[in-house]
Amino acid sequence: MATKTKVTINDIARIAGVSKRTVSRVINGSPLVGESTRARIEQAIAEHNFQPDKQARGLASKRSYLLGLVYDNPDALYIDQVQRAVLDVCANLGFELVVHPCHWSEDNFIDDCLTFISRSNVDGVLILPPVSESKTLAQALREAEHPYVRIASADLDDPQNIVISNEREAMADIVDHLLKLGHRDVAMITGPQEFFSSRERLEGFTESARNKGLNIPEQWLLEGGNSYESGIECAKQLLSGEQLPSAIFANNDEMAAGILRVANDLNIKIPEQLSVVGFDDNLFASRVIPSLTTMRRPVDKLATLATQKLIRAIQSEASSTGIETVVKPYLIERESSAQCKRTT
Amino acid sequence: MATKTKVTINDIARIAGVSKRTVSRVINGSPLVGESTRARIEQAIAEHNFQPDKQARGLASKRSYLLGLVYDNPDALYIDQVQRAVLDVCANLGFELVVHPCHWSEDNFIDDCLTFISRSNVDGVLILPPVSESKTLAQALREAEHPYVRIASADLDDPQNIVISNEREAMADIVDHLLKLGHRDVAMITGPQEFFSSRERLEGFTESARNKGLNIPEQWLLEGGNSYESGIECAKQLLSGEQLPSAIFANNDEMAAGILRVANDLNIKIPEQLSVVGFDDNLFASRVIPSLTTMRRPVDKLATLATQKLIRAIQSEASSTGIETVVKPYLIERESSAQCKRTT
DNA sequence: TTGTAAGCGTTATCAT
DNA sequence: ATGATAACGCTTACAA
Repeated sequence: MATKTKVTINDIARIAGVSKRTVSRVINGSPLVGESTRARIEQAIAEHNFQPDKQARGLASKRSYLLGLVYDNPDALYIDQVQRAVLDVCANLGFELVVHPCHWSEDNFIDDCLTFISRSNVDGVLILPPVSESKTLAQALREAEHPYVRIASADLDDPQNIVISNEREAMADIVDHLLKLGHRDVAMITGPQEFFSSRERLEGFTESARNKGLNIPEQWLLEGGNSYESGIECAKQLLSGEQLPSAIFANNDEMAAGILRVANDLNIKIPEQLSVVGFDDNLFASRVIPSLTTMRRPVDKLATLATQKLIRAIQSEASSTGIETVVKPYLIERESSAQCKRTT
Repeated sequence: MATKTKVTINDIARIAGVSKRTVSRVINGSPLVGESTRARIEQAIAEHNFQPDKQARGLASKRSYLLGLVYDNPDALYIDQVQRAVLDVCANLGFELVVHPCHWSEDNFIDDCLTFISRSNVDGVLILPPVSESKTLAQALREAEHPYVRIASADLDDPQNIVISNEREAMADIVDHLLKLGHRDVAMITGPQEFFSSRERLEGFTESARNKGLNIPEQWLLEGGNSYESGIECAKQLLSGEQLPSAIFANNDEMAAGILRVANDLNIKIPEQLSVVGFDDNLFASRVIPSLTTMRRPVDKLATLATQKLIRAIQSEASSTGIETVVKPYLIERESSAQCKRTT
């Protein structure tokens, strides 16, 4: 099956009785090749299972056919989903994926990323949230003329450099869901306000609520750290006061899981006494007891679009017009939210 | 800060007033360089922030400084943990990581992996379970002379090609734990018996139990598919019979979570009426209610060791002797297991 | 200890 | 439409 000695462009040229340059033309789909010549070359390529060497190609053409994936996300499930979607696109277009987790809070973070890019020679990078929110990084990449695409939750860049999940709208959907269930005493555990996306969700949520006549009191807006532990902290505060909310929306499923834990310990029944809504549709959102009503971001779609955009940019074909930029999350209703039983 | 035009080995040579060859020697740590010459060159390198081009280096030396990570594991958390550990080692040694999820059940799987390796030009591959159990793949890699290291749960290969988590011993520990708690009616939900590791765990468990005078009846040994859903299936069977076990060990945390769900629906209290033990220490093992007693594999350690072995093999320095091969999982006791209240 | 020159497998320039 | 020939940035015989 597998040919033993590596077959090169020279072999193909010799076999097809043409020059190396012509074979190169065929490989790269140049139109300047005669019909029969092309056929002969293509056959030789197929017959000998020839695959152009990426290193050599890269050296000569200044292109590595490597894409970088830059992230600093504690959510492994999210990363994995993205990776698979990206690789799907890559596989078809002959690219490989090099991963680079980083620490966006450390101050050498920009340099770290730039070093990664130059060391690994990636042709472009995909940037996941929350790193994708870094204005500084985007700027640095632009200056260094490294192609990049950010996956983010708000309109932070030119369309060719970003794909967005519209979380404002998503927040409105959650508010609607809660109102429809009759909840009037609603609390929210927000994400760290240093993140743009967290602010976006907080504003989106409160604003939508206000527009619909639902006011959320100050003490029911708590800032969590997006971790399970911080979810527990905040839930304890919310559930130990005089006045209990009848529903809590958490900025992510991790924290929502924390609420479940506290409610359990406090013997508060979910969803009978308290509705909980999360965000992400983490793998365990469906496994937790009770299972979690949550917002699902169409992660694979975002990743797919982003990759397509990036590769187009790299190949600088007719710029990435035609590739969507915005996708919308949607609500998954499960056990943790139900009709409000409270009679005010 | 960042130099604009790319600085090459020629620039450094010119600046240091030596030949390119000598610079190359310094880059590659050859001892055959004069003290002062080396100093001069090193300074030039540092001053101009020179980094040898990986592509060119690869082309000339037949080495890409790329490592491949091959896996087909539904457990994203595991993958992520491995990736981070691997990258830690890579970063220090100047390698990058290219990821390749695959489908080990499809029959072109071997070819798919070989194609990946030749297309991406990786210098070697790390293989995660369950793919790491494939004898065929290992053989193919050996024949093609591709360096590889497998991460597995049993002694399937030469020490330089594998790192192992000793699961036989781990099983014994679980049996001890259960016996210590007074359980005599113990059931197990095994993994798919097509996997070596599943068989290993099944045998390890039953054998250790038998040795300690605990017999596990046939009908309490159920084969699951390692998924949450299959955990539910099996748990339903186990918990709807006449005779109920007082403890269930599941081959992984996913399935253990399934048991929790079924027990909840059947109003069986955990751990009062039923103890549950999982395997993996998945992220949500600690988040689920009740939290899960489980076996933790020292994933990062395994990954670190594997990467070190692989890179040594690639650089064919004094073969990987001195790098450990076996590490041991350890039990994490949480809420889901407790003293058996049953009076036989 | 250092240098010269010949590749590595492609793409790019410029002819023809 | 096709082909010499020179890059690309580095390593490696082979000299000196």
